[in-house]
Amino acid sequence: MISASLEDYLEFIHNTILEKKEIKAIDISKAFNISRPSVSEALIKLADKDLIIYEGRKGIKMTKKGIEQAQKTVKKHKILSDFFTKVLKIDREQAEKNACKIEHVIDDEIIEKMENYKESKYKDNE
Amino acid sequence: MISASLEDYLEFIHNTILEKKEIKAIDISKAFNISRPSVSEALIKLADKDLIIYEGRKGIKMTKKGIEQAQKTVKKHKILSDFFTKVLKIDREQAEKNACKIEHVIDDEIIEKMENYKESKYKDNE
DNA sequence: TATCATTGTTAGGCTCTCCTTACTTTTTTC
DNA sequence: GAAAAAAGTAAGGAGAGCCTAACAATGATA
Repeated sequence: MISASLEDYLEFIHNTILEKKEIKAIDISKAFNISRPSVSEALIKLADKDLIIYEGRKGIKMTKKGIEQAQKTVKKHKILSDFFTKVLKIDREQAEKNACKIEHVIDDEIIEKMENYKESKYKDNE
Repeated sequence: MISASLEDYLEFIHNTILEKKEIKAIDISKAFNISRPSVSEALIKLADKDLIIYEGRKGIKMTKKGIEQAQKTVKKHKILSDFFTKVLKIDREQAEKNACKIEHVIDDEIIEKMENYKESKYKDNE
C-alpha cells in the first residue's frame, strides 16, 4: 500500500516523463506546492518501495512496478473525470480536482461500473 | 475544517444518539476498532471544536454546530450511497463503505448533481 | 575563472492520528 | 461491602507528511 500523497507524486512523475521525457524534483515541488526537502523525502520513499529509481541530480526514472501502479491511477482518474463531466455535467476543472482526491479511496468495482455505465447509457443522449 | 477521522466519529455519534438516545466512548472504540485512549483524544478535539459536549463518564452530547455538521455529512453519505446502489448497481455494503470514504473529499457541487441526476433520469428505468 | 543562482540534502521540528502501558474511577456481581 | 470487570485518562511513543534554516553541489554567466 502507498499513501494518497505518494500516489499523487508517482502519477505526476509518470505523466511528466511521458510528456516531457524527464522530470526533476523541483518540478514536483512546484506542482504540488511543497518544499524541496519534502520532495526529497517522498522520492526516497517511492524509491524504497521500488516504484522509481532515484539518484539525486542524475534524475528520476520509473520502474516497471512504478509504471504499472501509475497507469492504474491514471486510468481511475480518467474514468472518474469522464464520468463527472459527461454523466454529471461537471466542468472539467472541478471534475479533475475531485478525481484527484477520489481516485485514492474508491474501490475498483465502482470504477468499473462507471466505465461500463458510460458505454451503455449516456452515449445515447449525446 | 475537520479531519476525515473526526468527521467519521461525529457522524457515528450523531447517528447513534438518534437511534439509541445515548452513546459512550467505548462504543466508538468498538465501532472503529481504535483504542480507548484514541477515542478520548478524538472526543477532546471534537469538544475543542465545539461540535460536542464531552464530560467524561457523564456522557457525550451534540452541540447545535455539531448536529449541523453531522447532518451535512449524513446527507452526503446518503446521496453517495444511493447513487452507487441505484445508478451504478453497486451492492449496499460496498456502496456504504465507499460513501464513507468519498464523503470526506468530494465537492458539494458533485453531490448536488448526483442528487438531481437521481430525480431526472434513473427513476424512469425502475 | 570567480561569482551567483538553482537544485538538492541534512538536521531538527511540528501536528495528526494512532498505539501501548499503567493508572484511576465507576459499576457489577457475588 | 469487597472483589472483579468495565470504562476512561495520563504519559510516552511511533510514523506520515509537512515545514524552515543552513549547507553542498552543480550550472550559468560575466
